[in-house]
Amino acid sequence: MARPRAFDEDQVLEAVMETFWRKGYEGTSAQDLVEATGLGRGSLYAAYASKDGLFAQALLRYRRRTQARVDRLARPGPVLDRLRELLVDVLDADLAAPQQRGCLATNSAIERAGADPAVAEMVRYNFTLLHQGIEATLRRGQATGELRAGFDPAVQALLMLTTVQGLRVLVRTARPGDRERFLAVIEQVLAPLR
Amino acid sequence: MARPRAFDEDQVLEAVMETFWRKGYEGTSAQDLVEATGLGRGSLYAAYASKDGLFAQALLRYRRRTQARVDRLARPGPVLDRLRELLVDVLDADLAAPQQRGCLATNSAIERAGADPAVAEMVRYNFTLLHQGIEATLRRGQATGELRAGFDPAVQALLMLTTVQGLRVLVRTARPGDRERFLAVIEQVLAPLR
DNA sequence: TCAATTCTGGAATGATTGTTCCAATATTCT
DNA sequence: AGAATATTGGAACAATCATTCCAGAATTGA
Repeated sequence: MARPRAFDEDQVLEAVMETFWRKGYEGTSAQDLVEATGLGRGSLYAAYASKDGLFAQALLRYRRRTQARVDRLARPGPVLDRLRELLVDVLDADLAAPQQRGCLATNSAIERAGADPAVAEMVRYNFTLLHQGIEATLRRGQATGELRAGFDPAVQALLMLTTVQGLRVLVRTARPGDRERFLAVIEQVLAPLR
Repeated sequence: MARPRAFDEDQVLEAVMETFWRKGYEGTSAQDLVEATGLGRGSLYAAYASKDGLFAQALLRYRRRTQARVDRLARPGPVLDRLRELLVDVLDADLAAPQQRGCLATNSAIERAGADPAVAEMVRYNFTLLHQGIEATLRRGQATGELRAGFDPAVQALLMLTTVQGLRVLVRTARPGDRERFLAVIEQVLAPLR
């Protein structure tokens, strides 16, 4: 070890993630990453080997965001409110995001999972995180009697995950005013739980 | 008019659609399209102006498939069976497709709608076709008494569309054996209708 | 202080990108 | 048959792609 890296890795990877998120995998060039991070090409490749390596780092970083979302499900209060919060937060984040960048996991599932098994694996894990978080929350609600006992938590959790992903697709072509219609869908998904 | 085109337009556009479907917009190069169609670059560009022009044709062609799906909803028999057929057909088509190419409209919504308003418009129309077809079918079921009268057909139709799109995302990272879990989700979406 | 070592960042590489051009060819109309 | 016109397909284009290279700068341990 003769010389420490001059850049803040956290900051660089954040910029990398943002860029891939906004422009997609194919839509992001090495030049884009150089400009976003402020690093030289050599530094970027010395540290992360390739575009795929950088993309993997971006997905890893995105996973932390997903985990944070899941953690919020455990906060106190009615579980139904927590679940609604999750769905509405995702919807509003997507609607508000510049250029409607959506969800990096969703985007990667569509754009890259078929071509790169490593990406498919990471995206699947991201989905699993959400699924298990929701399922655990549903079980908790059933245990306390807040939610009906009659449904299968695993199936309902997968339905909710499916709904989240579906909303993230539809929002990409949504018009102003569509928010109300999506909110109704969310209520429809939550209704059978109680 | 001095010389007719030597190629079968239908055949060429089918190849173009297949290529964009399998590889995505950014992932498809002019060279890919030349090889897929067997045409020369000049012929391709003379007939369709640009890559965007070719992509638009692919989306137009895909719309016909969507319309065919919607038309099948009108076939005789219990409406619930028709709706289940639609969902299961989509699921199985996606699971069986080589490389899990998914749905061209879904893929385009994610990959291209944000960057090209014309694509967003065409994809939105595709979604609208499905939505209206499902809604009409739900109304029909309510009118004949096959389905409960208590739900809002527009909201339920949007929920079903959301579910379809969500499934198409999740299938991209699905493993063999996941089919059963997705089938359970489909039943869960259909359950409140009767 | 002086190797040894690592990082830095821009120049350079060969391949590929979408698109244009054009000479040769085929067809229709008179 | 002979203009007129459109199609054809491959060569050529500049731009951009991901990646490699390397000379100089910076830091460490001795």
